[in-house]
Amino acid sequence: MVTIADVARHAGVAASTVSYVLSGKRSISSDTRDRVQRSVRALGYRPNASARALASQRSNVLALVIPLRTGMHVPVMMQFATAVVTAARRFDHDVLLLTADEGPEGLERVAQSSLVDALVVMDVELHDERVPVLRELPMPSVLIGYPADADGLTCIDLDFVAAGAHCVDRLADLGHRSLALLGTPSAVYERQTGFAQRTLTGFAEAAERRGILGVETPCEHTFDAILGTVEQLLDDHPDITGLVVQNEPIIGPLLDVLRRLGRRVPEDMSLMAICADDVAERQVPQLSSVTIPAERIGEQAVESLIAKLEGSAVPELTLLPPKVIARASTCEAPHGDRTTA
Amino acid sequence: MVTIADVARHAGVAASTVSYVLSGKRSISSDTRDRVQRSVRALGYRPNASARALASQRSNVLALVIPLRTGMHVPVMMQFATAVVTAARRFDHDVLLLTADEGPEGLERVAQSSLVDALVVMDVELHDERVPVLRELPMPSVLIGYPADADGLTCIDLDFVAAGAHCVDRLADLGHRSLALLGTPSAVYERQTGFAQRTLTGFAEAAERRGILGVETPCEHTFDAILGTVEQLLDDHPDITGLVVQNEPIIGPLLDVLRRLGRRVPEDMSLMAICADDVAERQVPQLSSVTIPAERIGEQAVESLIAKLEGSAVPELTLLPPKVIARASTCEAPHGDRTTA
DNA sequence: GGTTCAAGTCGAAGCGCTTCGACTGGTCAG
DNA sequence: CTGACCAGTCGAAGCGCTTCGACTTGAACC
Repeated sequence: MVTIADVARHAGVAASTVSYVLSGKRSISSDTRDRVQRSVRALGYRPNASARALASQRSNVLALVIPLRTGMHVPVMMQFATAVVTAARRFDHDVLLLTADEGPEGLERVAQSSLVDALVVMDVELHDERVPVLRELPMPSVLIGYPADADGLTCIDLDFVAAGAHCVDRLADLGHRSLALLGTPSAVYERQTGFAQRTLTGFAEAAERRGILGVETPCEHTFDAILGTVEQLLDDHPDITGLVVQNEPIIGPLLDVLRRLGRRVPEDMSLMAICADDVAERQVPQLSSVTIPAERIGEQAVESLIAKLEGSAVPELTLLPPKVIARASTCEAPHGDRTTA
Repeated sequence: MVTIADVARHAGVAASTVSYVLSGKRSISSDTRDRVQRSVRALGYRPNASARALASQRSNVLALVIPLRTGMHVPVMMQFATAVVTAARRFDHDVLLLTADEGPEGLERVAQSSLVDALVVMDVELHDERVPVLRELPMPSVLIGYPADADGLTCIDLDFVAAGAHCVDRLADLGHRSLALLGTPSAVYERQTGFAQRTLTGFAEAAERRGILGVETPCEHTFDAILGTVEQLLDDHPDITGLVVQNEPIIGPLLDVLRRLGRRVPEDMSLMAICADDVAERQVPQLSSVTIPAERIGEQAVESLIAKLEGSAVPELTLLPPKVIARASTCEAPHGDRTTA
């Protein structure tokens, strides 16, 4: 391996000069700079990451903690992950991958051993045991999602309250008077995962504000569970004409279920999904949806983190506005329902 | 941050002694060992990763290169990734996440800067530009999948040839005489991704061996593409009674398509999928399938890598045997077809 | 009783880089 | 013409750890 000393010798300068050429932290004559850069290329020099980290107290590595549990939709997570990696590389950082099952201990480990400079934590729960740990850690972190007590943290998320509300508003505007929210598996609610909770809040508030019926139910991933849940729902509330779904994996089967139950989409039942665009577009009919801007969120997380590393202040909470896209799964409510208002 | 010197002082020994206690590389009296370990705990000492890496020439980090392209099924990748991380942690290593879009350059970067000790590369193509780079790199690597020329490399993969063949054999055993392989999007074949190619090979060879018809067609992900592909297929070969699918995202819509075309599964059309278990189980009917043991592959990759790091020899190619699971999507061929044999 | 040897410990020398202070000329204002 | 100052460069001192060689004991052996 070629070291900075080799480069220095080759270029006929001191090692520190090479370092300054590379970092730009002191002015260097263009003559010297060129000579050093030529030597760097000629020898194929790459600074040793460990030596650099040790000397500069910066590893240029971010930790990314991904969830590893039931009920999370995998492709969305992956979009986050790749967005984080891509954004990190733009800032000349790398990404260390941690799984959530390492728990709070894992965060301490990578932080206190200076393996990383900062952390991105995904899938934060309302009462997350990692949050107190993050607060104490001697380095910045960013949460994707947010806990009940976000004091002193930096959180980034889709505005799920707005997402839930937008779905209701959209359907209410079309004349629907009875809606249901088909949510994530109950395990996700029991963990009090923020996004599920908040969608529910937005949904309920909007329904109340619009003076319409809004019932909510979790839904597991198996076909039988979906069938059972929907049957029960339509039994209890036969007048429901609008469905909001926040549960990507059930979307396909759900359409089957509705078909089997003789409900045409959108003629008998309007459907709004909260999901990634490609999922919505892949269905028949294509689903009207509220998009989860995973790339943008991952990107924003890294940008905030880099800002914090550079000492800038960043807002405690950044909520990205949801985007509603009307496709083919929503239409006006059947006439009868228009009467009451 | 507390350093090894702090621990040494606290325990009343030399720093080198602390190091030897921690690494176990020299014998230490149990008395001293206990004292040091107590000091470590008392002070909350964590060795600095960079310093350790610099001194020992080992970062204890593995690079994981994940694909970031069209046509790959995301959840399977994620399973690989988490399996790799989990296995790496068992060997006290961490995982640096790279996306394939960094290309060969990215591999050189992390390797030559000693950021990592070894690499796991996923989604290897038959003629992969990263392969020559990996050969030259001064550190071990493991490929998941394998290229045309695997000389001097270490490759791990599901035995897709066997997977393709198993599907044919299973269906042939049930009396089917005309089969089709519904493959990945054509982009995947054009990249000559190994797994797609090899499944095809196994499928074709087995069909020939059994003396039955085996046609193959790629298939894009959109509903219309699936519908078009299947219609064309059944038009060209109306006698097809068995379908092999290697394309996870189309599985759900494909079932819709068959329904729409009036083909019942399995009565009119038997279906074997090459996919993850949970996907097969989620469908109606549940699909007979060949499982991709993603966890096992990821685990095996890490184990091989660690072995190489420790200087052991490992086989160039490890093929994991596919497992066939019969579920509800296959049955005997309709009678008429039994005649010829 | 001296020699060997292993076990247990220490000190010092790096690992390859960054960064600080100091030095050298040259430029410019007074 | 002198002092101040700046651009440009160098050398040395770490960063926190591992590891090598050397040293000290005490036990084992003839």
